[in-house]
Amino acid sequence: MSEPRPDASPEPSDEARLFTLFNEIGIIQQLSGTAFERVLPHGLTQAQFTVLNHCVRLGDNKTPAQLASAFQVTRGTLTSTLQRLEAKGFIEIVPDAKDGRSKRVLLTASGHAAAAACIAAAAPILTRAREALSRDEVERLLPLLTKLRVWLDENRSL
Amino acid sequence: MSEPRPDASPEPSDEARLFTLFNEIGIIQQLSGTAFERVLPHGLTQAQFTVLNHCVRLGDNKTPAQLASAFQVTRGTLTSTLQRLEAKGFIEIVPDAKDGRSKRVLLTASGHAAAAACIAAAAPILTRAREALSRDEVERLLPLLTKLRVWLDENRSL
DNA sequence: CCCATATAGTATGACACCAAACTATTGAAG
DNA sequence: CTTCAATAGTTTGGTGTCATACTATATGGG
Repeated sequence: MSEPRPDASPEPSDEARLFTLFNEIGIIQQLSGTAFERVLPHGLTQAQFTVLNHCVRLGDNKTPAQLASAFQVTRGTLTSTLQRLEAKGFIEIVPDAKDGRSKRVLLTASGHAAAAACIAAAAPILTRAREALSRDEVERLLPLLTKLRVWLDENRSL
Repeated sequence: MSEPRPDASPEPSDEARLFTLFNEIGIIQQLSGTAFERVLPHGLTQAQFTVLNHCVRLGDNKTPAQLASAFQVTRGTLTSTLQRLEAKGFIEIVPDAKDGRSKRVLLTASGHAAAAACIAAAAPILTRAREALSRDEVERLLPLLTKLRVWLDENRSL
């Protein structure tokens, strides 16, 4: 939950502007996330799609720990997402041959198809979202967001 | 959950860039949100702080429905957040005199103090976060994010 | 070889969130 | 005045997320 237009004091401090920035990001994430989820097939969620999409684009046969690290979530969070995906038949989780502690996540044919269906379902709303920002605005926004994301990632301890 | 650097195809479509943008926003929200929550006093959460902060800045005596609309969450979500805040003694929820269906949310003295404590607790990490982006970068980022947020808000149906 | 430490995965409990269903009250149309 | 649709708030069930604690397996140093 975040707050809109944290308003206009006469001359907001740098910290206040940053706070506003995080508020805006919170709302954007919430609105875009639920809009996206509403169109996904098979009752898939954003989290579940992210796993499928990762496997499609970057290959499967990763360990849960690798995936958790890639998505910046805890291993516990990923455990439950993987369990739901396995229940839907979209992935298979097998023991790692080399390391008795590890497992490997494999995309099934059905999971591959589901990922494609998600992308197809999302295309119309992404196209529609191009009304929101021009191509140029997106290109101005992205490097700054990436910079912020990288900083946060590197300063996770605080 | 979101994915980092959705990678580099030779020439990504506008839609793909937008998708990347939403991914970055998702990660930023997740990392900044948990960092913020870790420093909040009284076991307060981001959602709970947002309510207190709203009351401090924009006045209390709002209805839950008004707050839910301001924060872009469902009434059901707000119900539970308000219940937790009331249990902590930071707000009081009273019936509305005019409308038998409505209630009014009032900030207690203790709630006022808690909001101030949150802001004090957050100040160091906001100061630290100024390393992430220059003042100028924040000012370039904010209008674009606001534009995107407003568009999403106005196109909630899809 | 044994033990201390690190790592992988899991389980639990708490919170936020949504969607959908439900109750109670209001208000307007007939 | 009655009825019906809209609104306020709540409840339930499912998901994601974290923090914490737990088990099992590796690995490295005596």
